Amino acid sequence: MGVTYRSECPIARTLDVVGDKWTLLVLRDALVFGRKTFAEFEHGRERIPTNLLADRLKRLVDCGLLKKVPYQEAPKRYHYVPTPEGEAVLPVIRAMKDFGEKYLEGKAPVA
Amino acid sequence: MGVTYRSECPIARTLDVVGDKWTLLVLRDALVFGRKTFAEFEHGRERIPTNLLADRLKRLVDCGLLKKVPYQEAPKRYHYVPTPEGEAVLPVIRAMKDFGEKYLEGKAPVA
DNA sequence: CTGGATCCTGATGGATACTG
DNA sequence: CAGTATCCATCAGGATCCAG
Repeated sequence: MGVTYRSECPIARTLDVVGDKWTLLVLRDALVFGRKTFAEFEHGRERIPTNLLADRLKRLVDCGLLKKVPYQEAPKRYHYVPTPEGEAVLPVIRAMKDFGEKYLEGKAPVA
Repeated sequence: MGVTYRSECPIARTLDVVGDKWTLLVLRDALVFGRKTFAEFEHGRERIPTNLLADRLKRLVDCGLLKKVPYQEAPKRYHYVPTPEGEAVLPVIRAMKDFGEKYLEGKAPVA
Protein backbone atom coordinates (compact mmCIF):
# COMPACT_ATOMS: atom_id res chain seq x y z
CA MET A 1 0.00 0.00 0.00
CA GLY A 2 1.08 3.61 -0.32
CA VAL A 3 4.37 2.72 -1.95
CA THR A 4 5.24 4.17 -5.33
CA TYR A 5 6.52 2.34 -8.33
CA ARG A 6 10.10 2.92 -9.31
CA SER A 7 9.11 4.33 -12.67
CA GLU A 8 6.37 4.53 -15.26
CA CYS A 9 7.88 1.64 -17.20
CA PRO A 10 5.42 -1.26 -17.33
CA ILE A 11 8.27 -3.71 -17.03
CA ALA A 12 9.54 -2.04 -13.89
CA ARG A 13 6.02 -2.01 -12.49
CA THR A 14 5.54 -5.66 -13.17
CA LEU A 15 8.80 -6.36 -11.40
CA ASP A 16 7.66 -4.26 -8.46
CA VAL A 17 4.72 -6.63 -8.10
CA VAL A 18 6.11 -10.07 -8.94
CA GLY A 19 9.86 -9.47 -9.15
CA ASP A 20 11.27 -11.70 -6.48
CA LYS A 21 12.31 -15.29 -6.20
CA TRP A 22 9.06 -16.70 -4.83
CA THR A 23 6.04 -14.76 -6.03
CA LEU A 24 6.05 -16.13 -9.55
CA LEU A 25 6.59 -19.63 -8.22
CA VAL A 26 3.46 -19.33 -6.10
CA LEU A 27 1.63 -18.07 -9.14
CA ARG A 28 2.98 -20.97 -11.17
CA ASP A 29 1.66 -23.41 -8.58
CA ALA A 30 -1.74 -21.75 -8.71
CA LEU A 31 -1.92 -21.29 -12.47
CA VAL A 32 -0.27 -24.34 -13.89
CA PHE A 33 -0.53 -26.91 -11.10
CA GLY A 34 -3.89 -25.80 -9.79
CA ARG A 35 -2.79 -25.66 -6.21
CA LYS A 36 -5.24 -23.99 -3.87
CA THR A 37 -4.61 -24.54 -0.17
CA PHE A 38 -1.79 -23.31 1.99
CA ALA A 39 -0.50 -26.83 2.42
CA GLU A 40 -0.55 -27.50 -1.30
CA PHE A 41 1.56 -24.43 -1.93
CA GLU A 42 3.85 -25.25 0.96
CA HIS A 43 4.67 -28.76 -0.18
CA GLY A 44 5.79 -27.94 -3.68
CA ARG A 45 9.23 -29.01 -4.74
CA GLU A 46 10.92 -25.78 -3.76
CA ARG A 47 9.88 -25.84 -0.12
CA ILE A 48 9.05 -22.22 0.44
CA PRO A 49 9.29 -21.22 4.12
CA THR A 50 5.86 -20.80 5.65
CA ASN A 51 6.34 -17.20 6.66
CA LEU A 52 7.28 -16.24 3.11
CA LEU A 53 4.39 -18.21 1.71
CA ALA A 54 1.96 -16.44 4.00
CA ASP A 55 3.44 -13.10 3.01
CA ARG A 56 3.35 -13.81 -0.71
CA LEU A 57 -0.20 -15.08 -0.63
CA LYS A 58 -1.28 -11.96 1.19
CA ARG A 59 0.45 -9.70 -1.28
CA LEU A 60 -1.00 -11.51 -4.25
CA VAL A 61 -4.45 -11.20 -2.77
CA ASP A 62 -3.86 -7.53 -1.94
CA CYS A 63 -2.83 -6.69 -5.45
CA GLY A 64 -5.65 -8.63 -6.99
CA LEU A 65 -3.85 -11.51 -8.66
CA LEU A 66 -5.30 -14.14 -6.34
CA LYS A 67 -8.52 -14.16 -4.39
CA LYS A 68 -9.41 -15.98 -1.18
CA VAL A 69 -12.46 -18.10 -1.46
CA PRO A 70 -13.85 -19.77 1.66
CA TYR A 71 -14.52 -23.47 1.28
CA GLN A 72 -15.18 -24.48 4.86
CA GLU A 73 -16.55 -23.11 8.11
CA ALA A 74 -15.25 -23.80 11.63
CA PRO A 75 -12.46 -23.47 11.19
CA LYS A 76 -12.64 -21.07 8.27
CA ARG A 77 -10.50 -22.29 5.43
CA TYR A 78 -9.71 -20.64 2.15
CA HIS A 79 -8.68 -21.55 -1.33
CA TYR A 80 -6.37 -19.16 -3.11
CA VAL A 81 -7.49 -18.94 -6.68
CA PRO A 82 -6.26 -16.81 -9.58
CA THR A 83 -8.29 -13.83 -10.70
CA PRO A 84 -8.41 -12.89 -14.38
CA GLU A 85 -5.54 -10.49 -13.71
CA GLY A 86 -3.65 -13.35 -12.14
CA GLU A 87 -4.23 -15.47 -15.20
CA ALA A 88 -2.76 -12.67 -17.26
CA VAL A 89 0.71 -13.41 -15.89
CA LEU A 90 0.65 -16.84 -17.48
CA PRO A 91 2.45 -15.58 -20.59
CA VAL A 92 5.41 -14.41 -18.53
CA ILE A 93 5.54 -17.74 -16.75
CA ARG A 94 5.46 -19.54 -20.08
CA ALA A 95 8.20 -17.33 -21.45
CA MET A 96 10.34 -18.16 -18.43
CA LYS A 97 9.65 -21.83 -18.89
CA ASP A 98 10.79 -21.65 -22.51
CA PHE A 99 13.90 -19.77 -21.57
CA GLY A 100 14.73 -22.12 -18.72
CA GLU A 101 14.28 -25.16 -20.88
CA LYS A 102 16.35 -23.85 -23.74
CA TYR A 103 19.24 -22.30 -21.89
CA LEU A 104 19.41 -23.47 -18.33
CA GLU A 105 19.02 -27.23 -18.53
CA GLY A 106 22.08 -28.98 -17.22
CA LYS A 107 23.82 -25.67 -16.77
CA ALA A 108 25.34 -24.84 -13.41
CA PRO A 109 23.95 -21.76 -11.73
CA VAL A 110 26.28 -18.83 -11.33
CA ALA A 111 24.98 -16.85 -8.43
CA MET B 1 29.12 -20.71 -9.15
CA GLY B 2 28.82 -23.86 -7.02
CA VAL B 3 25.28 -23.07 -5.89
CA THR B 4 22.47 -25.41 -6.82
CA TYR B 5 19.13 -24.51 -8.29
CA ARG B 6 16.12 -24.80 -6.04
CA SER B 7 14.55 -27.41 -8.27
CA GLU B 8 14.51 -28.93 -11.73
CA CYS B 9 11.66 -26.69 -12.78
CA PRO B 10 12.75 -24.45 -15.65
CA ILE B 11 10.68 -21.62 -14.25
CA ALA B 12 12.39 -21.87 -10.87
CA ARG B 13 15.76 -22.00 -12.62
CA THR B 14 15.00 -18.93 -14.63
CA LEU B 15 14.01 -17.16 -11.44
CA ASP B 16 17.25 -18.27 -9.81
CA VAL B 17 19.09 -16.42 -12.57
CA VAL B 18 17.02 -13.33 -13.25
CA GLY B 19 14.48 -13.35 -10.43
CA ASP B 20 15.14 -10.13 -8.60
CA LYS B 21 14.07 -6.55 -8.93
CA TRP B 22 17.02 -5.28 -10.96
CA THR B 23 18.45 -7.96 -13.21
CA LEU B 24 15.64 -7.91 -15.74
CA LEU B 25 15.70 -4.12 -15.76
CA VAL B 26 19.37 -4.17 -16.69
CA LEU B 27 18.57 -6.67 -19.40
CA ARG B 28 15.72 -4.47 -20.60
CA ASP B 29 18.10 -1.53 -20.88
CA ALA B 30 20.53 -3.63 -22.87
CA LEU B 31 17.99 -5.38 -25.06
CA VAL B 32 15.37 -2.79 -25.73
CA PHE B 33 17.16 0.50 -25.17
CA GLY B 34 20.53 -0.60 -26.48
CA ARG B 35 22.44 0.68 -23.49
CA LYS B 36 26.03 -0.44 -23.33
CA THR B 37 28.24 1.43 -20.88
CA PHE B 38 28.12 1.44 -17.11
CA ALA B 39 27.01 5.07 -17.13
CA GLU B 40 24.22 4.40 -19.60
CA PHE B 41 22.85 1.68 -17.37
CA GLU B 42 23.31 3.78 -14.28
CA HIS B 43 21.41 6.77 -15.54
CA GLY B 44 18.24 4.99 -16.53
CA ARG B 45 15.01 6.18 -15.02
CA GLU B 46 15.11 3.80 -12.10
CA ARG B 47 18.46 4.95 -10.70
CA ILE B 48 20.00 1.65 -9.74
CA PRO B 49 22.70 2.03 -7.07
CA THR B 50 26.19 1.60 -8.51
CA ASN B 51 27.09 -1.34 -6.32
CA LEU B 52 24.02 -3.25 -7.41
CA LEU B 53 24.62 -2.37 -11.02
CA ALA B 54 28.21 -3.61 -10.82
CA ASP B 55 27.03 -6.79 -9.18
CA ARG B 56 24.25 -7.45 -11.70
CA LEU B 57 26.48 -6.79 -14.68
CA LYS B 58 29.04 -9.22 -13.32
CA ARG B 59 26.42 -11.90 -12.73
CA LEU B 60 24.94 -11.47 -16.16
CA VAL B 61 28.37 -11.79 -17.70
CA ASP B 62 29.17 -14.81 -15.51
CA CYS B 63 26.04 -16.63 -16.54
CA GLY B 64 26.50 -15.81 -20.21
CA LEU B 65 23.62 -13.44 -20.85
CA LEU B 66 25.86 -10.43 -21.44
CA LYS B 67 29.41 -10.23 -22.63
CA LYS B 68 32.05 -7.58 -22.01
CA VAL B 69 33.56 -6.23 -25.15
CA PRO B 70 36.50 -3.83 -24.90
CA TYR B 71 36.07 -0.71 -26.96
CA GLN B 72 38.96 1.38 -25.76
CA GLU B 73 42.49 1.04 -24.39
CA ALA B 74 44.07 3.17 -21.67
CA PRO B 75 41.93 3.23 -19.78
CA LYS B 76 40.29 -0.07 -20.66
CA ARG B 77 36.61 0.40 -21.21
CA TYR B 78 33.94 -2.15 -21.91
CA HIS B 79 30.57 -2.37 -23.52
CA TYR B 80 28.11 -4.83 -22.03
CA VAL B 81 26.29 -6.45 -24.88
CA PRO B 82 23.71 -9.22 -24.97
CA THR B 83 24.71 -12.69 -26.10
CA PRO B 84 22.25 -14.85 -28.04
CA GLU B 85 21.20 -16.38 -24.71
CA GLY B 86 20.65 -12.87 -23.40
CA GLU B 87 18.45 -12.07 -26.36
CA ALA B 88 16.43 -15.16 -25.53
CA VAL B 89 15.00 -13.45 -22.45
CA LEU B 90 13.33 -10.83 -24.61
CA PRO B 91 10.06 -12.78 -24.69
CA VAL B 92 9.80 -12.69 -20.92
CA ILE B 93 10.47 -8.97 -20.92
CA ARG B 94 7.82 -8.46 -23.57
CA ALA B 95 5.34 -10.54 -21.61
CA MET B 96 6.00 -8.40 -18.56
CA LYS B 97 5.53 -5.26 -20.59
CA ASP B 98 2.16 -6.52 -21.83
CA PHE B 99 1.08 -7.43 -18.36
CA GLY B 100 2.24 -4.14 -16.87
CA GLU B 101 0.48 -2.14 -19.54
CA LYS B 102 -2.78 -4.01 -19.25
CA TYR B 103 -3.10 -4.37 -15.50
CA LEU B 104 -0.80 -2.03 -13.67
CA GLU B 105 -1.30 1.32 -15.37
CA GLY B 106 -2.68 3.88 -12.99
CA LYS B 107 -2.98 1.27 -10.28
CA ALA B 108 -1.41 1.89 -6.92
CA PRO B 109 1.23 -0.61 -5.88
CA VAL B 110 0.45 -2.82 -2.94
CA ALA B 111 3.78 -3.84 -1.52
C1' DC C 1 35.19 12.24 -15.57
C1' DT C 2 34.13 7.01 -15.94
C1' DG C 3 33.82 2.60 -13.71
C1' DG C 4 33.58 0.77 -10.24
C1' DA C 5 34.81 -0.79 -4.80
C1' DT C 6 33.82 -0.10 0.12
C1' DC C 7 31.25 0.87 4.10
C1' DC C 8 27.33 1.23 6.90
C1' DT C 9 22.49 0.59 8.23
C1' DG C 10 18.02 -0.97 7.75
C1' DA C 11 15.11 -4.32 5.36
C1' DT C 12 14.37 -8.93 3.66
C1' DG C 13 15.19 -13.77 3.39
C1' DG C 14 15.16 -18.34 5.24
C1' DA C 15 15.03 -22.15 8.79
C1' DT C 16 12.63 -23.78 12.43
C1' DA C 17 9.58 -23.63 16.44
C1' DC C 18 5.29 -22.59 18.05
C1' DT C 19 0.08 -21.62 18.27
C1' DG C 20 -5.19 -21.41 17.25
C1' DC D 1 -4.11 -27.22 8.61
C1' DA D 2 -2.95 -22.52 8.36
C1' DG D 3 -0.56 -19.60 9.64
C1' DT D 4 2.83 -16.45 13.54
C1' DA D 5 6.91 -15.60 16.04
C1' DT D 6 11.67 -15.67 16.49
C1' DC D 7 16.32 -15.45 15.38
C1' DC D 8 20.21 -15.00 12.44
C1' DA D 9 22.31 -14.35 7.85
C1' DT D 10 22.23 -12.04 3.76
C1' DC D 11 20.99 -8.35 0.73
C1' DA D 12 19.39 -3.69 -0.66
C1' DG D 13 20.26 1.05 -0.92
C1' DG D 14 22.60 5.16 -0.27
C1' DA D 15 26.93 7.73 0.37
C1' DT D 16 31.42 8.01 -0.31
C1' DC D 17 35.92 6.73 -1.82
C1' DC D 18 39.43 5.31 -5.12
C1' DA D 19 41.92 4.14 -9.50
C1' DG D 20 42.69 4.86 -14.46
